[in-house]
Amino acid sequence: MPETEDPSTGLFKKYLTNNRIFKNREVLRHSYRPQILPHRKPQIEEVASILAPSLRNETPSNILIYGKTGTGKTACVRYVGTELEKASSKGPVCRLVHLNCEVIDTQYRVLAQIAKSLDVSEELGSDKTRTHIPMTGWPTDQVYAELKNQLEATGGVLVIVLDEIDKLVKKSGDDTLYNLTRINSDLKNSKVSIIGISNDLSFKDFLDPRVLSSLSEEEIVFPPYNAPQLVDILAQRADGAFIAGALADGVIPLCSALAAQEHGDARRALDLFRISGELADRDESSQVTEAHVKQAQAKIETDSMIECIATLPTQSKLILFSMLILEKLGQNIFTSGEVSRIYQDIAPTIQLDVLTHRRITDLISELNMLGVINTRVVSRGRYGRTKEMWFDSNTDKIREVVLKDSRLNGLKDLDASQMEAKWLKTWFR
DNA sequence: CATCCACAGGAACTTGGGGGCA
DNA sequence: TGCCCCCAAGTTCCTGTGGATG
Repeated sequence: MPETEDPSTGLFKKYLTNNRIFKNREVLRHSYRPQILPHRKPQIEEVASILAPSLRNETPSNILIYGKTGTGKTACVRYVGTELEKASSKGPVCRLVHLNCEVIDTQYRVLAQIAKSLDVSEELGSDKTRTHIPMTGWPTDQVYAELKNQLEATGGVLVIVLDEIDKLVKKSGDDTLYNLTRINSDLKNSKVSIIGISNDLSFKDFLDPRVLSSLSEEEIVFPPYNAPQLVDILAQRADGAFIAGALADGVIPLCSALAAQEHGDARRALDLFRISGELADRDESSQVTEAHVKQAQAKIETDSMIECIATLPTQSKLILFSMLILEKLGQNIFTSGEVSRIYQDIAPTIQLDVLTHRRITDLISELNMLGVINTRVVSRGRYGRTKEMWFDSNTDKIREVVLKDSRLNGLKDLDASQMEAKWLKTWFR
């Protein structure tokens, strides 16, 4: 992304001067927060009205927020949060911590992170006596106690936003939530309220009923955007992002329609929009056209797939490679047993630890969740119950990316006839 | 209709690497 | 240094199961 290079080099000059598409590309990033969030007024008002008591130093109800990805949940909560902090600057202290539970996914880390954010915001007061909670090392209950101390010391109301709360529950159970919902009864001087954000309705099933009832005192649902609403969202940003006249007529509706098909994901719509623009820019065309949008759609799909595979652990890549071998041998659908056998055959040849079948099944499920492969459990009667899996995307591309891993280098020149000689006997049916 | 295959996938445990504290 | 924690990745052991087949 050549945006900050020295213009005197000349190499990048044309990117700077021939700027006939973008005015400001940042506007199209999903990290960009617009002043207005179209079609989300009711939700914003609702969140605001629930949080309002905190300005009178009362404990607001806990909130659970649902909605698919890209429906504006995080953006709305962040918006209300900043407004709230602004409004509280005169009255009692009232703050908001935002945690993404996909990254911060254990009880320890959640507690430590909350404490840390309190700490940082207190730095201006320059009291050096405060103890720092280390990233790891302490017993969890000590962190919990320290968090309580800090809360008591700062006072006021703290709103804890747990984004992607379902991830937290799935990975480390509901202990964290249980403790957090109970923390108020241990506090005298301060109050805590929790906002949980989830895109998975079913995570409630994993919760203790007591935790659930306390957590979901209020529930707000963010419906997916439909195509016309997405049009509004894109149109709103188009002004800031693109130079006038750089957009062909059909571009915004097409981006919206494509994203609306994918469960009304505004993030997806913006990506499409931005990448279409980038493609047009690179083409040196003077306008973004519908053709660019279609290209962008394809690019997003392969790019995210490649990115996803490239960042996989080596073991997972080797499992993928085993499937690729089966595919080269003419099979379109593989069972976990077949994949396992091939895997356990090649793993030693490239000095990799050989994982057990149990572990392989887990990695296979992971690959399925990432969308790299498809799986389904089938029963073949007398011939047992197994998991079938298959590719539905470009296997050459996958092969190429997998082989980029330096530790799989030795597999590069494994050709089809070798494979056949080696594994045909394994592959009987 | 019971059997039995070839696994799925849960639970508990181990290993090794992050760290704190006295 | 020794003993305590936390955590991810992996292993061991295990129970469960859909449906073709004898």
